[in-house]
Amino acid sequence: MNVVTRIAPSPTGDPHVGTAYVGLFNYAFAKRHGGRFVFRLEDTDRERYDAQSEARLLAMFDWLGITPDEGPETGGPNGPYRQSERLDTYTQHVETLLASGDAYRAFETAEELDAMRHEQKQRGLPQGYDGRGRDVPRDEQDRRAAAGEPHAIRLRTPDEGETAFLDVLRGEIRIPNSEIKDPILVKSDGYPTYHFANVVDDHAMEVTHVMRAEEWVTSTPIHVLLYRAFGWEEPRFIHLPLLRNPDENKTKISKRKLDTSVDSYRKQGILPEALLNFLATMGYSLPDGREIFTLDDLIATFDPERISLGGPVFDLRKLRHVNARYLREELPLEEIADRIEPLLREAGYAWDDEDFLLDVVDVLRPRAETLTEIVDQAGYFFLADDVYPFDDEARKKVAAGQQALEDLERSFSMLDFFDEDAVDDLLDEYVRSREIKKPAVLMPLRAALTGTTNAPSVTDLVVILGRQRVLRRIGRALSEITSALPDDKPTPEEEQQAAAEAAAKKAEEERRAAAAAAGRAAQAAARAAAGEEPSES
RNA sequence: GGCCCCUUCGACUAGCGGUUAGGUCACAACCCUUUCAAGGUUGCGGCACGAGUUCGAAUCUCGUAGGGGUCACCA
Repeated sequence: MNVVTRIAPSPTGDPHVGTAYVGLFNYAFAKRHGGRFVFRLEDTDRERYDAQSEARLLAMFDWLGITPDEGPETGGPNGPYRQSERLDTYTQHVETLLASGDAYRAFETAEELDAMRHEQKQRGLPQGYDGRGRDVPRDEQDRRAAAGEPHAIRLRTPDEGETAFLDVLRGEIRIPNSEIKDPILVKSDGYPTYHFANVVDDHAMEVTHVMRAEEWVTSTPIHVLLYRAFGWEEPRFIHLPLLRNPDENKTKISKRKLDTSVDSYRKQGILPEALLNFLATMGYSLPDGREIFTLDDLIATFDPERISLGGPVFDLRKLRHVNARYLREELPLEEIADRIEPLLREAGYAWDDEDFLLDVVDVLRPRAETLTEIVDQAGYFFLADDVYPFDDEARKKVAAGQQALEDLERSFSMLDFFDEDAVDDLLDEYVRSREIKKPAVLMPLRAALTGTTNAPSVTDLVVILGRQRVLRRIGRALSEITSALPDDKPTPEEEQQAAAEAAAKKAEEERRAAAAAAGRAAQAAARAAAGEEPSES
């Protein structure tokens, strides 16, 4: 089967998860059948046009690994792929409709149409263009147009009967023609509307399957009427369920109620593989029931018939779960390390050798659901031994285990091999010789090394940090508590030291905040400019 | 409101006339354990309702209800 599908977003605002969703299915279907996937920019709305958007849209698909076979930057046999560059084509095609009488020039002003709608509403009449301009004689239309009077061009739709089309998933859908008002084909600014450009271009670009969101169902008869007017073969229509907000009624996904920006998810540390996988499970399932699968797995078996029609709720918890699976199971450690490296650098962290980074990521990734969560937890590994922060709980543990820490400081300094087995043996031996409970030793040590009580296994911490840093940290932790115990009156020296530490900590925090601010600022600026509309397809 | 579409656990879904209605997330308990996670085991929880077709309906038909979408010189 020769298959051509397309994604046809409009360049407005932030690249939308809905665009990624529809693009994914179109891509999978085309690839499944060895066909072509076209990217077409629907930039016919000059009001909302955003010059940044095209590049961001392409960057989004690039990040996701969905590569168009044809598009504005790739090129292709049926370009150009920006509608704003195809105006001649539309003009040419609308002429044939004008000539055949399927279209006519309509001269109502925006004000007049507003008044019409207002009256319809007041009198409880059906909403929509009432066809008042369709019977203006042809020669008058031509004369007024030639005189430069502004006007739109409308399609003449039948008044009676109904228009039917086949939706691959829903079967035949019939819409009464009375519901189809004469839609505008070409706006008074000379640009085509979606309905017109979409049909002309899908035909010109040899699109065989129009896979788009369900919100287009009711306007499909307009497109069908156009195909017929031109005498063109209709593509197959596949309307995908609409992604929904997690609100009570499951309304159509919107950025007011949910984060719909793909960039935003990327910045939150969501992996492209995970986002794709998650999106694919919105309305789709693999025949063998696997829920974690790659884009290639999807392509290998993709069958539109398996798409379910209930509107799937975009559930952030599930997305994060899928992401966590990729983080700790699906992708190799080196891959995760590569992806997290720039984030750590952005946070102002540095390290000497790659093995250290690998070790850190290895112990942290089962404890995080996103890349940024790893970064957030990684502070004590990268901050200097005298500045990583202590929380109250950690101070208490250190205080309670003061004796053990002093003992261990000595033991670690004399330990020959600083590997996992040696450290384990040392700790076990210490616990046994003192006849105390393991946690009574391990918790203070953990707290001392990290400044917190939630952290990886003590053995891992000790081995990763290494002897020198472990000793420094134990020493620092012991001095930390003397100033923090509520019952201890701090000496002037201790107060001085505490102040110095606080200053150091503050400086460190400011350094990190500054590093992170740049990224956040860019994100905020980009999002501020966004419009709401999800793209077509 | 007119028109169109949809309806299996709280969420995502499997199911396409005969199943104790299965899986995943979430939630709960237990196990493991060195805290936090991860991991393991178990549990909780569903065919919107009503007719009909059939020996037999989650599966087919109709109706009702509920939800969504759409009615622009936006896509």
